[in-house]
Amino acid sequence: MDDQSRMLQTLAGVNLAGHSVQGGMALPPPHGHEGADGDGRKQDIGDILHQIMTITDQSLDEAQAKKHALNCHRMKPALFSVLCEIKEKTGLSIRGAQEEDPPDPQLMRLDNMLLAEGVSGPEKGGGSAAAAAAAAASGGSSDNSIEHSDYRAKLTQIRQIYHTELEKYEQACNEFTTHVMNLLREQSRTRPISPKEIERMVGIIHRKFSSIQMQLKQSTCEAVMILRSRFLDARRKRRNFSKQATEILNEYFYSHLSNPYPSEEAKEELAKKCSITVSQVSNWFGNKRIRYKKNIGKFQEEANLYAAKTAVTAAHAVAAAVQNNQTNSPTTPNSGSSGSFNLPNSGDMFMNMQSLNGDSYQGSQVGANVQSQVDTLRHVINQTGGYSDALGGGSLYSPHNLNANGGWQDATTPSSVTSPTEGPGSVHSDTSN
DNA sequence: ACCGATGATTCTTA
DNA sequence: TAAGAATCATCGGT
Repeated sequence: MDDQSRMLQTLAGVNLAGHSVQGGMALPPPHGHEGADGDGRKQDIGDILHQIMTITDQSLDEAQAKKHALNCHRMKPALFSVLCEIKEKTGLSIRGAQEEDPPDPQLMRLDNMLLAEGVSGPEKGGGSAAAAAAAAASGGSSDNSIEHSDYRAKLTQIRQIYHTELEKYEQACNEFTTHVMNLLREQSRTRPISPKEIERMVGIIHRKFSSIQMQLKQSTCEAVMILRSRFLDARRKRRNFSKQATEILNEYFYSHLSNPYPSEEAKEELAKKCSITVSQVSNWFGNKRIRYKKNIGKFQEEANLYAAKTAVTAAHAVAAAVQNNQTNSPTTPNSGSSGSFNLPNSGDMFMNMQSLNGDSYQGSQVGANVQSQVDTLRHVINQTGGYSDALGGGSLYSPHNLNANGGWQDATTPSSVTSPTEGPGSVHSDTSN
């Protein structure tokens, strides 16, 4: 519409001002119509223009008739060629403005996200991959498969809606584009429309539709995010570890009370035994250490329980070992795997412990299993709870150096055996949530 | 519904 | 960077 009126104005400019149009563009006169009868021709053009200008005031039938008459008018080709030239020249600015087509970063972000979430990717792989990733992130426990299938179902639902809507948009876009192109082709009979112009129009349409698509993508992303946070937030779907797993972890913890920091290997082994991840083991030990330290009294009973349990196991093992090998020396280094919390093959450990209690075990290497037993039995002996030791530096465990505080932190600093830096008052900030 | 227990996360610290 | 500390959010028993 704009183009049309502008062209009409331009055309009027050609006619009324003689040889110039707006913008200072010099245009050639209509082909071969300059001459003696120039005034008559001008009159003709004036008539035509007048008819064009007043065409909107007429009825449709009248206008159709006038249109037909104009189309058949002898001046029509000449005017048309003028219009073509004008269009050709103004087309330069259109072409210049058309050249901006950078990929929208936001759209790319949304596309990547949808792809990563398995919404816009290939039909099957995406969704299950995302669900698998979610399963891995959540620790992979077996009892949440129902929730995962639920999650998958919802994701599939979102995916379907997304694709349906996308298809609808694309269809609408194509239909509209076709329609506009037909319209322009139709119009190109009466006014000059270059293919470039049609192309540009199509580009505009596509841009408009892609902005709508972006909104669709955005809301899909939001939906997926909400779904994720609802289903996959680890805190929401926290499950207590199995009783067996807790037992295994506690056994390790209380049998390594002087240094409850399992190595990576030990963590891996514990994770395997408990069917949890290594990071879950780390979390567990982190929580356990801090909670134990903050309220030793509360854990005393538990500690005794596990200590007794382990001691009984050890005693049985010792009995068996003594029977089998009467000459076993207390100073024999433990051949058990370091860092392992295996309790079974600790036959000589109990004897080591007894030696320790008798203060006759200076400077020898204490294996991890030995240490386990020491810790365990210490708990059986000292039911009061707190103690402190310095085994890490090669010092001996001394049952007499008890510390009401409790805390293995001091174990790593031999100097603190008798004087813990941490007062009892600093221990009870937690108590509860 | 309440409340303690507990697994996970986040921030701080050494 | 790992451990400590605080906190969150859910579980599970009552």
